[in-house]
Parts: sequence; structure tokens; C-alpha cells
Amino acid sequence: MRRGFYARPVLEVARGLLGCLVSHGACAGRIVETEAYHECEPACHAWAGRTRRSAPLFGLPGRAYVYRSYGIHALLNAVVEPEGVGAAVLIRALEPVEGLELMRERRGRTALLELCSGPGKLSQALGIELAHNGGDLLDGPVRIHQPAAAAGPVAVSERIGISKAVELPWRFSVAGSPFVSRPRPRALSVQPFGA
DNA sequence: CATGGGATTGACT
DNA sequence: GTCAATCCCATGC
Repeated sequence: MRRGFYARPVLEVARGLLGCLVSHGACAGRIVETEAYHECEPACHAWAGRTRRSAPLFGLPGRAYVYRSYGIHALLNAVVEPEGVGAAVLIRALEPVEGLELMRERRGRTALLELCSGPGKLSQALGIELAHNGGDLLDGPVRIHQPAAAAGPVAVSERIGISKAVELPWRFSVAGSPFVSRPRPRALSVQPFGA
């Protein structure tokens, strides 16, 4: 994956990441759900401008933005748009591909559908932590690489778990995938192709 | 320096 | 359906 892939409008990258592989060590999974966040809307951590927490969002596209949510979970984002623009794509769910036994161990669960079907779950399954914040997704311990094939039809819906700008249709998922997070996306529209 | 609020999950009613 | 766990950091006094 080239850095130019990330230096594009956040909605394009959010769709384009569907089908891509996230890997960390022996574990890997295929992205089936993403959400877009951009400094122009108040649900984005970059909304309030550049702070210590949000600084990575304004940095080099293609790097990781990892932050702690609800005091418990580490959530993985890909920084996007040109340097200086605060925006990121939240990776919300993966289809587990490699390292299933290690994922089961880390998750304390065996069901395939419970390993990576949520942003907190996938970080736990892959061993992604706050220490990975700022790491390069092109050349770091946590990487994202090209899909083997196009992702297929993309379902577009509203983002979840937020209280501001809830109406924006900025949640993207592989239509019909059983590996997406809850609540299941209620598709406002379906677009023909992912990557 | 004190406070409050989450881009969630799992357990429980 | 409800609810608590738990920590980082932005905000405000």
C-alpha cells in the first residue's frame, strides 16, 4: 500500500480500505467495516483543533492513530488526507484470517464471529495497544496491505456510538458480511464496489 | 488541579 | 432492554 492511498478524501479511503488486510505479528484480518472522521464535523477528535491527543490526526497520512476509549479499549484508526488536515478512518471490524488461535487466546472466546466484530475486539485480538499510536501502517509493526480481490458491494449507513453529527452516512461495510459489529448496519444505500 | 465524558464491551434482567 | 468497568485527556476554575 502506498502513502498516496491515504492522502485522499476520507470517504474515499474509508471505502477503499474495505477488503484490505490488517496484520500484527502472526495475526491478520480482512477489513469489513470502517467509519470516516474529519475535522470539519464535531464527532472527530480533530474538531477542537490540534491538541496533544489529536496531534497524530494532523500528521503523515498512512500512520496509525490509536486512542483509549471508555478507559478500556484501544481503537485503531488510519490517518488520512494530506498532512495538516485532521482526519482518520476508524477500523471497526475484521474478518479473521490468520493467527486464529492467538486471537482466541487474547479474546478469551472461541467463536469466530466474536474475535474481531468491533473496534475494541479487533485491537484485543491482534494485540494492538496505545504504544502503536503514531506507528507507520506502511512499515510498522501494525500494517495494512492490499486486498487479494475487490471487497464487493459496500453498504453505507450512519456512524454509531457518537452523540454529534449522527446523521452523516459515514459508516461503510462489506454488504452482507457476518463479521461486522453490532448494531448491524442498516444500509441507507449500497454501492457496487469496495476497493 | 478537579471534573466529566466518551468512536465499547460483556454481563445481567 | 440496562449498566458498570476504567483511563486518557480536554476543559474550566
